[in-house]
Amino acid sequence: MVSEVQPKRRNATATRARILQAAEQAFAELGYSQAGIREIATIARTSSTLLIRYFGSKAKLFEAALAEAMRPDFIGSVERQNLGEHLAEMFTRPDVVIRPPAMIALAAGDPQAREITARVTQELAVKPMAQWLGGADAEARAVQIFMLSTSFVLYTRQVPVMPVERGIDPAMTAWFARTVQDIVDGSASL
Amino acid sequence: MVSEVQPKRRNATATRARILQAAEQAFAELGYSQAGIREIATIARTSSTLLIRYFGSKAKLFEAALAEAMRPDFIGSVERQNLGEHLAEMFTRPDVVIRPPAMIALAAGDPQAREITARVTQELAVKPMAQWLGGADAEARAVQIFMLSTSFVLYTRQVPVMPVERGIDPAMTAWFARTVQDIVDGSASL
DNA sequence: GAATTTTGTTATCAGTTGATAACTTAGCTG
DNA sequence: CAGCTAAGTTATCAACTGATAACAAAATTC
Repeated sequence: MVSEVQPKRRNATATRARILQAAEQAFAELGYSQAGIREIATIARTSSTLLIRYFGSKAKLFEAALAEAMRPDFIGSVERQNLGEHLAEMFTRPDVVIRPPAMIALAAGDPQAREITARVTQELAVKPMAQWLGGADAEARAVQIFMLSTSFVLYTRQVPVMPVERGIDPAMTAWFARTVQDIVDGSASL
Repeated sequence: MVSEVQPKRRNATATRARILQAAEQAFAELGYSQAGIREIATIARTSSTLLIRYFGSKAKLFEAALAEAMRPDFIGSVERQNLGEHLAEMFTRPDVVIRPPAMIALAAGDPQAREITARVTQELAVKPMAQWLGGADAEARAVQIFMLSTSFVLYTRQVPVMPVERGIDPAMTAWFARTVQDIVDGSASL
């Protein structure tokens, strides 16, 4: 067997993209402090040196990854009367880690990550959602939806307080969908 | 000025109690991974050595501190028709860190702490709350209340997405109280 | 085609972390 | 009061962290 040494093609943009992808995955699954730059680099099939070179620091990489994860926004093509069910369906899909809420929940432990989370979430998630919602207290209602989403994902996936054996409790999911929809419909803000 | 050296009284139980208190505070304010054992020991006016000797490990100390923080349960003397308002009032009290939700939210980043959180919360918070609630899906509804509490504290205190300048948005607080109360009243579970 | 810039690798630093070992000494016991 | 146990202190370990410096070689430029 002749093992030929690959000429190892060079491609900065591709490497950068792989790092960003790996960071999204690692931060969503392991959390900010648990995901080390070496580990992220390994997933991206590179070295931590390049990671730092391309993104400056772990915190800046987190910011970029969070922004990237929030790019394909929740809303957009969803009908107004369907957001509750839509989110519920997304968040209970098995074997799929829903990144934005997971990243937010698992980054809360680090002060630096917290500051970044607040800023990016406000800009890329709350503001668009508020605009989409419209009506009175739009911003507060948008935050409410993110509260529900974050804690729903946190408690059903990361901190499973109820025996989550075969999927997630239907009563819980139904409550989540209904409560989100109430916020959308505005009936929740009297 | 004659500076006399104190005979430094020895008292294991008192020291242990101070460590536990310090741990509660540090874990609630800084989070599991950010609160180092040296730092906790300093707050407790001891050494990290004694901390480890008395509690075995940082993880076990966290477990003890979380259990301790959940001992004076939310409920108890609260009237059924008042839980929503009661919690809302507690969580918006200025300059007071409400420990159980803060500890839960800021511990989610560490896998070991997550396991502990799930177990202790289930036993000391969800189960009693479910019993207090009664009715259909009591356990799921109890978890819902903890979801709301955790994320409310997280988003209003730790990850302030909305400019929380002078207190917390009244619309948000009202929504929280109402939603919790709906769960208590059972009207939320159809 | 030589020189320079860019992409990637290897070795390593300095700080921090949870945890122990080894040593003192207060305070109780007999 | 001698001796032992338990409470507390100091020094230190080993592993891991984010981040750099120094070096190698591919690709681009002139």
